[in-house]
Amino acid sequence: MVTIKDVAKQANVSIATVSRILNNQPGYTEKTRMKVQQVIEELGYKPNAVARSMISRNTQTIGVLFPDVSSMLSSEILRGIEDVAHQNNSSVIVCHTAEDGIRTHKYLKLLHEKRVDGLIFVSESLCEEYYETIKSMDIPLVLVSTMSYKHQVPYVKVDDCNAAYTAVNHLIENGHTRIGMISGNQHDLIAGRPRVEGFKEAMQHNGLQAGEDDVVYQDGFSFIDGKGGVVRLLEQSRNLTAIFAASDDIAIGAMSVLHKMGRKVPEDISIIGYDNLPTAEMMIPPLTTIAQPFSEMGANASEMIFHMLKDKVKSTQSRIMRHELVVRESVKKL
Amino acid sequence: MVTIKDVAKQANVSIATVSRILNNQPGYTEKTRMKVQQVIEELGYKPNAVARSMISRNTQTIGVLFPDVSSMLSSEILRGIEDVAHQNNSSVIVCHTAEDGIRTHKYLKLLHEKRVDGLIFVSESLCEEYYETIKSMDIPLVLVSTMSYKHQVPYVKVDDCNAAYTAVNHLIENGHTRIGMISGNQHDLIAGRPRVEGFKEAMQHNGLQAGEDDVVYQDGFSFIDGKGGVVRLLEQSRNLTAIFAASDDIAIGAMSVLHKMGRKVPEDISIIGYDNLPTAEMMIPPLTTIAQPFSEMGANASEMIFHMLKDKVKSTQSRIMRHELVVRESVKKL
DNA sequence: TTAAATCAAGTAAACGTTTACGTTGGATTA
DNA sequence: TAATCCAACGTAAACGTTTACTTGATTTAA
Repeated sequence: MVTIKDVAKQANVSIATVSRILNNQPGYTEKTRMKVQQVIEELGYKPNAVARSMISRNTQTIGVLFPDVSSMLSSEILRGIEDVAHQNNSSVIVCHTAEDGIRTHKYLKLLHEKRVDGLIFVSESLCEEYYETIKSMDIPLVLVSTMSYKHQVPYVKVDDCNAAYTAVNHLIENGHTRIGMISGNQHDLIAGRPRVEGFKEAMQHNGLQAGEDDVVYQDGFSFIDGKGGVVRLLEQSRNLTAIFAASDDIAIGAMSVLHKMGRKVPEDISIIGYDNLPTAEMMIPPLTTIAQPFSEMGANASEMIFHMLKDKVKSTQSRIMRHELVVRESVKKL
Repeated sequence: MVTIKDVAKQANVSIATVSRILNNQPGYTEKTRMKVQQVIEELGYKPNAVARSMISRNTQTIGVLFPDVSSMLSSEILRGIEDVAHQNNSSVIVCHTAEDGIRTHKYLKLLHEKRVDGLIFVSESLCEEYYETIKSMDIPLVLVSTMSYKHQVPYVKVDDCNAAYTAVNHLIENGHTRIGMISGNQHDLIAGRPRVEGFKEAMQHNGLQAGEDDVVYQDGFSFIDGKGGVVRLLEQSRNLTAIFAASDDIAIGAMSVLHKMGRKVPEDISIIGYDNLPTAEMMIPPLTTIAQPFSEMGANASEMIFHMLKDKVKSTQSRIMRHELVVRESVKKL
C-alpha cells in the first residue's frame, strides 16, 4: 500500500508538504503542488482514513441500531439516514439487534471501540442499561420512531396519538360509527398505547362509544397479528362497519382473512392502516392509511447528529414529524 | 477518553503488559492480570479499534453497495450479510449508489480510504471502471444477484434461466398452454434476458409456442412496470390463460390492473411471480412465485469474503443458490 | 555452586497521518 | 549594508496500539 511517505519521496518534498497539499492548506508553490498531484496520480495514492482518525479523533462514521434491518420500515429509515450521512462525508454502520439484549450490548461495545462519532437508535425502547453504556461513550445519540420518558434523549417521531386520531376521524367523517381497532402490543408504551388512545379520543370527541370490546390487542404489528386480530375483533365486537389497524401489516392481514370470509373491503367493511408502506398502495383495494415519512425521519435524525457534532453541543431539539392521511380505496363513504 | 496508558499507570505496569492481557497472550502473573482487569473496569477502558487497525492493517469492516437500500430485496440481503459479518466480529458499512456513477465512485473512494477489508456489490452490473478501481484496492470482492461476464469475480446468484423455466413449467403442468410473460429490462443481461430465455425454453421443451408477441419488455421490475406491462401484454397477445411475471412487483402490478379490469386471478387468468418478497404471501390471492433465498445469498457472500480474508486467497468459488417454487393461490389448474 | 534456562515485565519502534515549530533564503525595509 | 520579514518548506512529536527485543530475577540442571 502506498503511503504519504512514498509520495513525498517520489516528489522530493517532505511529508508535511504533501499533507498540506492534500488538505489544501497554504505553504507551497503552485509548481510543487502540480508535481505532488502528479505523483499522487501516478502512484494511485489514497490517504489512509484510519491514520487520520487517530489524529483528528473522529471517524466520520455513525452507527445505527435496528431491531430488524430487513423490515420495510427500517430500510426506508436507513435510506434517509445514509443519505444525509453521505452528504456529511460520513459512513453508516448498520447493526441488527434482533431485540436481543446480549447482541445489542455486543454492538454497543463494538461501536464504542470503533469510536463512531454518533449513534442512532431505531424503533426500540432505550432501556436503562443501554442508556448508561451509550452515555459513557459520550457521543451524540438520537432516537427514531421511539423515545424515552426517563431520559432527555432527542428523538424524531410522529405523534402517534394524534395520527391515530386522524385515522379514526377519517372513518367517522365518512359516516362510520361502529368502529373497531386492532392494536399492536398493549405494553408498548411508545407505539402501542398512544394509538389506542388516539382511537378512543377520536371516538369520544365525536360522541361515539368505544368500549374495551372494540379494541383487540395483539403481540406485535405483523401480518399474522392482523390475521389473528380481525378474527378476535369480529367475534367480540358486533356490527362493525370499519376497522382501524395499528399498522399496514395488520391491516393487510385483516384484509386477507376478510376476503377469505367473503366480506368485501370496502363494500362490506372499511379498513384504514398506519405506516403507508410501499405495499399499501399495491393492495387490492389500495389501502387508505396514515403515512409516516420514514426516510425523512431518518434524514432528520442524521441531521440532528451532525448538528450536534458540528456545534459541539450535547443535545438538540426533538422533532415531531407530520403524519399524513393517504386516501385510497379501502374506506367507503356511508 | 481513557487510554491504555492510563490503565498502565493506574495499575503500575507497562502498557505492554496491559496489551498482553487484553489480547490474552502469555507473560504475566495471575495477580497482575487481576489487578489490570480491575483497573480496566474502574476506568471503563475500551481499547481503541482505530489504533489497532493502524497496526493490524485491517479494519474489521466490509462495505456493501446497493443500487437501492430501501428495496425489500436489498434489505433481506443486507440482513444476511450483516449477520455473518457480525459472527466474524466485523461491521458493515452500507452505501446507496442510486445507480449513479459519480456517487458510486465517491463511495468506492471513501471505502478505499477507510480501508475496508472487503467489498460486496449487490444487484448492479460491475462496469469496467468500477472493476478497475476495486482491483486497485486489492481486497476481496463478491457480487450478489449479479455477475460479470468479462471478469472472474466470484458471485452468488440463482440461475435465472433455470428458475424462470421452473416457473413456466409449473404453469404448463397446470394445463396452461397460452402463456405470456412480462419481462423486465430487455438490455439487462443478468436478470432480464435469462428469465426470458427460461420462459422460451420451457415453452419449446413442451412443444408450445412462444412468439415475440407473448412477451412484453418493461423498463424495470417495479409495480408500475407490472401495471403497464399487463395492459400491453393483453393487447398484443390474445387468449392468455397465464402470465409469468419477471418479478413479484410486476406480478402484483399486473394483478392490480387485472382486478380493475374485472378479470379474476386465478379464476380468469393465472399469474406466477418471481422473488418471493414478503408481500407475495400477503396478496389477495397469495401469489405463487419463485423464491430467491435473499438473506442466505447475503450470508453466503459474507462467508465468501471472510473465507478469502482468512485464507489469504484472491478469489473463491461462485455459488449458484437453489431457487424454490412456492405454490400459493394465484395459479389455477385447468 | 554455578551456568543455563525460563519467565514476568519493561523499552522502544512501528503503523500513516497532522501540525506546532524551526529553518532557510530571498525580498523588503530602514 | 544590515536588519527584518515572510513564504516555502522541513523536522519531529503526537495520536493509541502491538510486538520484537531487552532486562533482571528466579528456577533448573549439572
